Amino acid sequence: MELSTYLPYLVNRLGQRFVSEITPALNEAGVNIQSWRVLIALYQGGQQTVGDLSELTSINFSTLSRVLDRMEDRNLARRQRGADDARSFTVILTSTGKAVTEKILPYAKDLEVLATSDFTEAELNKLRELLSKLYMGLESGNNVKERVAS
Amino acid sequence: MELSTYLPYLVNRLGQRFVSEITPALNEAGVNIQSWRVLIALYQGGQQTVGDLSELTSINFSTLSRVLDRMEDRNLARRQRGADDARSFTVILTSTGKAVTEKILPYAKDLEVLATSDFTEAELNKLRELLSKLYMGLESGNNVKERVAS
DNA sequence: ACTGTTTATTTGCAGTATCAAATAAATATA
DNA sequence: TATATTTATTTGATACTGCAAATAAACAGT
Repeated sequence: MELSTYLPYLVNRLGQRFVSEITPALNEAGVNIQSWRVLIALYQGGQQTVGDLSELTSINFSTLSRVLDRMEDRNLARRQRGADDARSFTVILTSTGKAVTEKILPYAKDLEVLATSDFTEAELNKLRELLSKLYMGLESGNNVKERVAS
Repeated sequence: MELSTYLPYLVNRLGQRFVSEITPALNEAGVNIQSWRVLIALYQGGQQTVGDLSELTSINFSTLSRVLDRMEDRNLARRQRGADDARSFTVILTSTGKAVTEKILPYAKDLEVLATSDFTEAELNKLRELLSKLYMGLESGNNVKERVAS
């Protein structure tokens, strides 16, 4: 297997690089990468339950629970008991959270611009399409171990 | 900013999904994702220094140092003082490490096949090309905070 | 050879992640 | 309407990560 063409390798090293590129801007704003993911998810998707947020951000349930603790401590977001279903919590962006998000946003946008400066619009669209298609194709739960074994 | 077209988002959630798909197969073989990255890097790239390995696997220096400790404990790899430069260590795959790698390899290959089953060869090549181009474009060290600030 | 600087790697520490078990509310069933 | 089951989230235990400082060898200038 050739590492330099292996998709999981290509994707993960790029992901890590994105993270390390944005990290200094996040540190300056006093948030870490996970909190940042929650911030944009809320900023963009509006208030939502912990479960939906976990799905949207790809952050593991238990981890997210603790990320939210920290975010509440820093007054970036708050949890509110679900009105219709009291098992769930609705997570809501505070005005501080909104302000912090808007402070980071230019850096986040620039990261994408910087990365894709010599991409054509067509390439960029194709890339986004293929990444989404891959993600969708890999239904979670449908793991490889079972497939190969059978 | 639209999350569903934001490249760092698309890339990172896919990367996470790749990781969670392969994890059960790794657990069965008794290695974690980082050790697995080191294993394929060594299997495919041959023996190399800790620094090169960090570059190739995108694993942070300090983390890698400890990953290697664990791998030595489990007899998957060993470190050998550099012959020419005694500051560096050469990391070498043991025969156990090789065997474990070869046990996991089919799952790893299948993961890519599964993910790309409805991709044309042309799409797949384009995707690989674009991912590599993105990675190269994001020279590490050239971070966003400084760019936006200036 | 002697001192300062750079390069390769490890370690201390404080935070962060994940699995499995626990809680707690909703729903289904008898 | 009590009991069992499922669903949403949190917590405990333990392992893992990453920054910055420490070590340790090589190199450069004198």
